[in-house]
Amino acid sequence: MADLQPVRGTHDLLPEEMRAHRRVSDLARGTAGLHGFDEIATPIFEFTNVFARTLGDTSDVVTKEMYTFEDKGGDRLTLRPENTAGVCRAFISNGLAQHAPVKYFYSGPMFRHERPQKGRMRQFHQIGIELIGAAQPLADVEVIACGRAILESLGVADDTVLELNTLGDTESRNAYRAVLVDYFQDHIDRLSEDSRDRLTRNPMRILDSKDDGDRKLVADAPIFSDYLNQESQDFFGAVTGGLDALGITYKLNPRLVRGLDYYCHTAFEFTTEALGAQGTVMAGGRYDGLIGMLGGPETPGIGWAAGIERLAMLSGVMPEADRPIAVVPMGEDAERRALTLVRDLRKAGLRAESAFSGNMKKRMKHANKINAVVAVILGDEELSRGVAQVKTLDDGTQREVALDRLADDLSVALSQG
RNA sequence: GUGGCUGUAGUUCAGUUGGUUAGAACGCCGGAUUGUGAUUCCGGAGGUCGUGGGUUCAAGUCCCAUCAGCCACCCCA
Repeated sequence: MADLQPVRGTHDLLPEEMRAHRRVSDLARGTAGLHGFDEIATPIFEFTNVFARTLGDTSDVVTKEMYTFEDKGGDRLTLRPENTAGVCRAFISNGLAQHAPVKYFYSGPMFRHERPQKGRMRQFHQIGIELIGAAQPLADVEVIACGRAILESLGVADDTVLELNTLGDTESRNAYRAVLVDYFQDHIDRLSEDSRDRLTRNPMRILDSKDDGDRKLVADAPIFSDYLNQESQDFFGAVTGGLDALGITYKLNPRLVRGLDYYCHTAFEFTTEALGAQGTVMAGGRYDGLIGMLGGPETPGIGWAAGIERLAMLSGVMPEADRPIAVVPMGEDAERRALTLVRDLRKAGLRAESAFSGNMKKRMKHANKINAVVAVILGDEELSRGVAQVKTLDDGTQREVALDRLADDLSVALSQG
């Protein structure tokens, strides 16, 4: 029994759910394409170092969430927990620096060993874009605008809020981090246990703590904007300026921090109230140091990732399958003729099928069950005259059509809805 | 990884203070005379009550463990 259950945190995408996923990824791919992002795919596993080196030794993802294993050759491999590192590795591997800036879209499964919840799976699916090789704030604007456009195409933009923050450049961030650590160090006795841990691993995360005691401390903590150098301020100003020009609204959130080490400057999230604790639907930021950390040429980058499950859930749209044409033959001769008839309908681009067995009644039932638009009824009498009865199942009307005109006739009839 | 709630047919759920062959709806399968589905009527199949222990004369009902789902935390998409 346990063996027949899917592995914890994984689940099967049956046609109905698959269609909802396809809708998300197809619309996203199309919209990203309009913004000049081409789709790529990187392997779903990489050498462990690709993630360990870029995500930071202390991040939760690396310390407890990676699916890591040794292959038969003794290499340490990891199922990708996210795709940015993989795309950057591919950028280096393929010597794409000469083509920079490059713009990529991706869609596929990711793996994280977390406690499952609704909207949070161990194998889940993300779409994302990466813009590599552009250091200008206008690149940030384009990446965010593309994300926003995708949410619009999915019909969920109004359910989300764009939260925005800057992490500044390395100099600003280091300066701030030092002050912040000093501050919390002085009040360590009042800090929650989680946050004491954060103090060494990722002190800026304390700013986003949900603990009441922490929040009181945070209220009096040093403010990041006081430590942003001029360059960082100008950069962020250009980003917000671009968003303003596009009429994209956002909410400044100084507590919006990134868990992953490679982020700098722009950090953003599209969040929603509709998904409980899993409110982040699309998140990203600038990662200028990442490619250098991987061993490639210093190259700036910015991108975001979004969870397909969460987007599908948020949109609530369950697309229906295309309705087929059901061919209903009676008798051996008609059955044989139906074979080529179905083939020809398919060649004409129509979804068509015929049950594999059964008398007329069974086949009509089958036609109904597969939600057919029309049933093409073919008996000996029709066969001898080279025609078929075409019955529209929704209203029960029936008409006669010559077999050699059937594909054309149905193509026209069905395209008219 | 931590804490809480839940676990009965394919699905959504009933199952009284532990007590005889565990129910319903929907779905599925079959039938209601000769070449017409979906509506109606009749009938049928399908559950080791998540799994494994324990308490009891007796457990779907109580206890423990385990697995899974859900919720919150952690973290994140």
